[in-house]
Amino acid sequence: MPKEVTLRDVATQVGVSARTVSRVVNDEGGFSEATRQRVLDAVEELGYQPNMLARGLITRRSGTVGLVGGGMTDPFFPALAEGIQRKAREAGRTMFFASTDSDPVRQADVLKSLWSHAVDGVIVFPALDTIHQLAGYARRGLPVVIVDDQADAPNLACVSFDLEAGAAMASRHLLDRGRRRLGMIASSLSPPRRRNRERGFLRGLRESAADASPSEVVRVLPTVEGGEFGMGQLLDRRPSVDGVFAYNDLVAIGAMRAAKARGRRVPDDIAVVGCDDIEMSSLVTPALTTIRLDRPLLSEEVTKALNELIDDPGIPRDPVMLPVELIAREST
Amino acid sequence: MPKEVTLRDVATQVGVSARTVSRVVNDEGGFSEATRQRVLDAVEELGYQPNMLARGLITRRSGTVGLVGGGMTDPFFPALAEGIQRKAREAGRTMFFASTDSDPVRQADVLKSLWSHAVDGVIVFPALDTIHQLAGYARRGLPVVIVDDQADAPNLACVSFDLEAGAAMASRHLLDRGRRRLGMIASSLSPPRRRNRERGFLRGLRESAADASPSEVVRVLPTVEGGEFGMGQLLDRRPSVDGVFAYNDLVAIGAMRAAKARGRRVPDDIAVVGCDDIEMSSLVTPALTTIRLDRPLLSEEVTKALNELIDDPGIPRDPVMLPVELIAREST
DNA sequence: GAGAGTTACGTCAACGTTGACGCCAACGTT
DNA sequence: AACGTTGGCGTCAACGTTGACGTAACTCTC
Repeated sequence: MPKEVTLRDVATQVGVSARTVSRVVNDEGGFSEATRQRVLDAVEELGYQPNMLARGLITRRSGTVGLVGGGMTDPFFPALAEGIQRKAREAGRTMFFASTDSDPVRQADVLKSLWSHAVDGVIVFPALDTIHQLAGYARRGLPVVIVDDQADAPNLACVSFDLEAGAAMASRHLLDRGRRRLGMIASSLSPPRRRNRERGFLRGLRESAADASPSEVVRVLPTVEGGEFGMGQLLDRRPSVDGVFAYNDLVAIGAMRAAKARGRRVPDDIAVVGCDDIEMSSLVTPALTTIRLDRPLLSEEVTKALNELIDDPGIPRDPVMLPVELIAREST
Repeated sequence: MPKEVTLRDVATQVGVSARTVSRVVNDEGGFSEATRQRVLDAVEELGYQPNMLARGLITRRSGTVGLVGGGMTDPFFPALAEGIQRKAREAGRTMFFASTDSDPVRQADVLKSLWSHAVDGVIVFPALDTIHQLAGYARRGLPVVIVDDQADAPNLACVSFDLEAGAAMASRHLLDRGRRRLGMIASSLSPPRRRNRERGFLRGLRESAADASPSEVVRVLPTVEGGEFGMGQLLDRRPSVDGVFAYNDLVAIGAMRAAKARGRRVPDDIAVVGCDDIEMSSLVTPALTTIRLDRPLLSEEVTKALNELIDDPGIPRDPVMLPVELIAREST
């Protein structure tokens, strides 16, 4: 390496001390307009870039945030990651991305590594039941924002979609369309505490239709293949099923495929409602009715919460609950 | 923050110098088995984690790599990013992710920021014509791996898919299926030098069918909407078109939608071939025939190249060209 | 015109780690 | 017994930056 340009290089070129250059670069004040110009010119000329490692070592702010998620295989996540990254950039931070494959052990690894790199904070889509782990980091002083789960600790904020309400919308919508033998394909990766989709689905059912027959719930991996498998199970257990709410859009798409493969028409024989509203959902045939989760809004809220935690640690934060919306398309 | 655990903390606990702890942690040798054990125990007990900023400041290795891509909106990218991240982790590095929206200015910003953070290397999907910029960083000592473009500089490696061959396969495949009035929907974001899909498409045409009528090429943004628009243009310019090769699968899916909207059946009236083989392509109806780009292979090659550049700077590297494959499904 | 405040700098140490080097005891060699 | 070698450590400085503090010149106040 040809060597980096440092504060000192700029300083000697201008004929001031490094400290003054630092002051100008960080706009701390305490310098004259004339030196400001000369310093800035020299910075430009030499191509000086502050060394974030050195800066972070002393300020304990590395200018980075970590995004810890299950993985990129679900298209819901990437667009969200990009939104968050954009917001982080606007706040002058660079994003570390790390996927955990929803594995608590890998999540622990990832967090250790991020901690090592002195990230200013992390946004986590927690794997299974890992809020204890996360609360631990928060107590050690790391600002943590948890998505779609709840925990209480200093330095910790929670942002969730109101999935229970969304699921209730889904079951009501299915009932409105005259379906009476409903089923749900849930995720096998959700611990009981986080089964709010299932709770909402059943609640919607109870509240709106006493005459609906008791509903069937199966649990599968939240993928297209999982959805295919789950729909198969549902049809085996109760062949007369005429309405299905799926954990997410991938599962719903798989479910529709399996239904078609078994000769059931969607929506005529079986109506399907998904959740997430990924791009693909409006492109498949029939276009999928789904519960839309507003990702730009989530990006916004999540980074807002993180920035507040970083800038003002110890600030008490109430959990944020984001509204969802039913988008009716052709599958119901 | 409650304070971090440092080498010194471990050292005083064990009763040795910080330097010795450092030696043990980095497994440099020069310590007895007994002290090794005691140090490791103390590390465990205190929960010591090396501070990568301090380490990076002196070793000039931060243990990070940057991934610079156009964006997450194209589903081709996320799965790739995940593969690369996994490989990076295996090499003990954490990944910075940054998207540029294919904007050279943002790309410049992003690279500045990554340089600031002293990344050990970057993997770049270059925006438009930015290889000069990239070669500049490479010359300044930053290992750079460029995907799908060519450049020659020290510290720089290139890995590409053989898109020209792939495009030639596509046109031959369309001709094999009896199509004679072909069109192509290309990307408006590719500078002339990188229009290898177009070159290959036309070459395949020339080589295989003198009797095919001259083909039409339109350029659009590489999105579903772009594909819809492009197919519209194609049908306007030459209503008899019976085979289309699209820049990527998103464009192809858009093209199929537009065709259907205009009352053309796919594949009966118009055959469509995409490129990338994203997951969605096998899920749409009709399932899309496409040129598969092997993303695990690309992840592998790209990280291999980067690791080699990092560990052995100045090593001369030949550009790597990865093979592609045609996957015939229902759209042709 | 003496004291107080302000402006525009400079000096020094520290952040946590590793590179370079030095030291001492134990050992092997002649 | 004198000598070189090696293993096992410690010391010190440096990486590039910023926090804390010092200081000289200048301005304001009564």
